[in-house]
Amino acid sequence: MFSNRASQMSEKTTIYDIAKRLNITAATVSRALNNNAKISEATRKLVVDTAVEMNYKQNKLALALKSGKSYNVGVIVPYIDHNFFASVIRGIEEELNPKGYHVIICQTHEIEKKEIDTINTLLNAQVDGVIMSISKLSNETSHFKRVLDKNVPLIFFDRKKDIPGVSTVTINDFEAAYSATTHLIEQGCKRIAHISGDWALEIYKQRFEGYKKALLDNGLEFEKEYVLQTKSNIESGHKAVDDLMKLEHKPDAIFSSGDYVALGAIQRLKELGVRIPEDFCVVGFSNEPFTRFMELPISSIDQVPLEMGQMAAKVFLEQQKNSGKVKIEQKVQLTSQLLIRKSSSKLEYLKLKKTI
Amino acid sequence: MFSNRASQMSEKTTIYDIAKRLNITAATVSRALNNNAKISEATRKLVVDTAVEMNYKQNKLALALKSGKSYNVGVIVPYIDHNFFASVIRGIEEELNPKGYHVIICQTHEIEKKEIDTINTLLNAQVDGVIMSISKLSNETSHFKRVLDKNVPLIFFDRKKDIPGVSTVTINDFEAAYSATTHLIEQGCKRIAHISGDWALEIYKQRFEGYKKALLDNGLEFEKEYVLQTKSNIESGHKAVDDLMKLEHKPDAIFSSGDYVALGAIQRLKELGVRIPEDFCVVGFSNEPFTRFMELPISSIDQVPLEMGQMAAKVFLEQQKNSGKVKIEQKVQLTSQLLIRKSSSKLEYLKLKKTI
DNA sequence: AGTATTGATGCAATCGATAACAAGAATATT
DNA sequence: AATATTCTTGTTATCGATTGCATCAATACT
Repeated sequence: MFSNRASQMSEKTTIYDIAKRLNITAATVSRALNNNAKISEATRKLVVDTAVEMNYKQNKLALALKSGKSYNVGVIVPYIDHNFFASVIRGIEEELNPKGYHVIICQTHEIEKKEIDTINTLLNAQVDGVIMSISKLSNETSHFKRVLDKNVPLIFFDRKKDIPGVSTVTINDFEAAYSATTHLIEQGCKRIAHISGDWALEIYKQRFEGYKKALLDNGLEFEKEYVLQTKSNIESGHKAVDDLMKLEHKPDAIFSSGDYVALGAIQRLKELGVRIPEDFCVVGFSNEPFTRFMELPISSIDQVPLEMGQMAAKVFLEQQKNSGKVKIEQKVQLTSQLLIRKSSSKLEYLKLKKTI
Repeated sequence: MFSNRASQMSEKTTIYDIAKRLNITAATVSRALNNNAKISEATRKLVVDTAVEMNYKQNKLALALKSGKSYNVGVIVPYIDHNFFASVIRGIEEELNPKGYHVIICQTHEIEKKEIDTINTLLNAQVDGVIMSISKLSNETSHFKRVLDKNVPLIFFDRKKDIPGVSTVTINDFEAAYSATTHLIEQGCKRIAHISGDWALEIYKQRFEGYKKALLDNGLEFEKEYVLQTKSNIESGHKAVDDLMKLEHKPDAIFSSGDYVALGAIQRLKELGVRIPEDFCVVGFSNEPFTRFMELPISSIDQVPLEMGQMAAKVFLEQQKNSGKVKIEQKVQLTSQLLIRKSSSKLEYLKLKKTI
């Protein structure tokens, strides 16, 4: 028995080992294994059988080096442990894995330097594409150019930036904000405040614009002092309410660009004894899992992260297919969904109260 | 000017390009770039400068093929969009990235076949290590052996299985459950139910044992009918409460092996008009983000996922360092933390009531 | 001055798989 | 029977970087 070494020590077997065993060339083995050129059925079967017997596994690295395709895609997000991003990644994975691609995850922690470093190392690792959501502080754009220069498809999701050659997959933030605000108006809210994020990010700017337009379209005043820009955390929600409640004309609703801020706002409002939704309505953004679980479930906008990831992956695959040729630059907008929950169901709640 | 091609088209430059430009060998370029053998300071500087000028980037694939090290580590989890796993991944990332490793993420969706497939493709991709949390349904173990056979470090975190050669990083589930149950007893709960998961998973078995031991150590009866095994979701929590409340001697507390089940239980208890924590206490497990945000924050056990990820990564690095030589099989147990929140703060709440 | 020693670089093989081209054998064609 | 055609397989270069060994020049040593 000669199979000792192979089965015992499990040094990886290569096509050369198979070739040697069968007294043929590695080239023949390769062809047989790839159902490729015209190989006699006899040797093909022989090779395949021996390959199984010797427990042969193709070395993807060698293949990658030869072909220039690593079958790895880099995914860059600010934080993987934020539900939205994790879900997007899941979507990407589900689309790409069946096609033989692997996903390499990197986080930027919102730090531009990390974003740049990450892109560099991903390019060195010869990824076939980069799918990412940019950092808030992103000013530089040369690292994006570097990706495109190497002919590597680059796709932005959610947080984007307009750069020629870069495809984007987003929701329509303007419309989402518009519908959220309209919903609040329909509930009878008259003085709707908006808590926004850093306008350096398009998404926040768009949401603000959608909010504003909805007000104007419905004959409400747009008040500058009702608009705040804050960070995306609970404390910001507390502070925002503190600030808003100091105003002469206190608002009677908040449309927040983030769920954590909305949560913070609700917590503080309750402390102040404000009744939600009867006297004050709140809508958040992102449909974080907790918004659904609360005793007072929070209305929010679902950004369809799973679909977003799937779509980003599809765009990448498309780009990949036509690589080299026409540079298609796709701009996909997905339809988000306004989820109306108790925190903004004023009408229903008032009605209920009457009937009781 | 000859730099046209390089700077314009940005075909990647290799060490051969640099060599040609300087009329030297690729070998010399490689050595110069690696501060390696004895290269004259003059040519080293020359090479390095030219490399910068020509925008040279090392092709990690070629390096990986040559060295047999891909600097990629496979991470396998049931779902990436579960907070616990996302946080672990974050921990792994933070530890491994600075050392030049990349993380390839794969999901199993709790399906054993996917687990096997995933391991195979990761091995084909020549990962330097595999860090994973096993699937619930995992029966086969030959795919784990295959990893070890290839001399690739294998590390289980959280959900483990005893396999020689495999390192593990977990919390002490027994102790965690013991302390949670003890806490409930200290609050004055006398009839504590336990909602568990599939005992095929060690973690659930351990938590059950910890629960049981705590009861006995404190002179309480262990009642079989107080122990249920369910899936990890909200509905299971509803159903569990329905079942428990049918019992002749209704329980006055629940220690749940999962936060979602705990949440479901609380929802149903409230529907039934049971007062929490005055008349009924609940403790969950995992410290899911929402447990903290609720109007009735849920006590839970923090599994220190970030540390768990970091530790798993460290164990991998250690293994890597001594690869080939002694096979160290590390079994690390981290200290979890019981987070006492309102859902189980009976004493405090009763006291408060009296003072009011 | 002639040999030993060191320093700097080139040569060529290697990692594993693939593919263009060449070549030999087997069959078909007139 | 002689040549053309088809099948099948071998030869060799390639992807990009690294490394043991060989080589050549310059310096050190007696």
